[in-house]
Amino acid sequence: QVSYSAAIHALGKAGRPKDALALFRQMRAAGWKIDPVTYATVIHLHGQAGQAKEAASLFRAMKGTGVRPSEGTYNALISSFARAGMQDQATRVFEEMVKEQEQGGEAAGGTAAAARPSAMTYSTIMHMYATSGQLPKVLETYKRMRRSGCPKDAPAYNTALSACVKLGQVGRAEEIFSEMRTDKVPPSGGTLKLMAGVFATQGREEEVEEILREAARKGLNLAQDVTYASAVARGYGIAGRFDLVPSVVDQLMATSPKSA
RNA sequence: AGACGCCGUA
Repeated sequence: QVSYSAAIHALGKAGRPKDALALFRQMRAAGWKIDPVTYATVIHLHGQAGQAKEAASLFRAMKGTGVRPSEGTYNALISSFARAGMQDQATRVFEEMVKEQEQGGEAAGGTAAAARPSAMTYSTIMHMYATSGQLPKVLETYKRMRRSGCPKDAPAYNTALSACVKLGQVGRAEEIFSEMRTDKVPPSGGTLKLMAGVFATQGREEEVEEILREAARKGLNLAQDVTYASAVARGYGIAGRFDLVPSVVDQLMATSPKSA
């Protein structure tokens, strides 16, 4: 039993999900008791393999044994539903998580603390709505995240920001960027790249320069980042400011070009 | 500790 679990973990880690899951099925078929960590592992593996239904049925089995799923296990299930396009199921699990948190974890007689949605959970939900073009839902989830007491991080804001950019709400993206500051969440390199792209598509070169300076203050050499340069050059092109493109390329190539 | 979300297009 212990060696089964250990082997499943090892195979999962070694990037052999199929073997891990095959072993898991043997373990179940043999009638062995499955420990919480193994449940979590195989739920993750199924999620990664795009097998949302299997992940869900294991999730139910896990809860049936009185084990309270960890936040990471909730997230794995939510993102596997999201990847499979099963939005309703994803939201249902998310709301269940929110409810768990409100009940303070008394519900299933569990011993562990209740799982609460983290920045990553909110981000996963926002990303799901973003890919299906539902910006209002993205923004609603974003507001819930801001109201919730969970620790926020840059990627969570980036998800909302990126959704606004992709769905054409550039003004809203700028608002989120400034809300990051009021919420005291430091922008990441990803945030700055997104915003540089936003400013470039509007031909706002001063703001693009300001982004570069802010990155420099954080020790980031964005000017020599290929994805930064492509985003900004493309943006300037969209803005019809082809005159600004050469300097972007020059700066990229200046001292240490990163790709060919 | 690890796993799941953003980080130009695709």
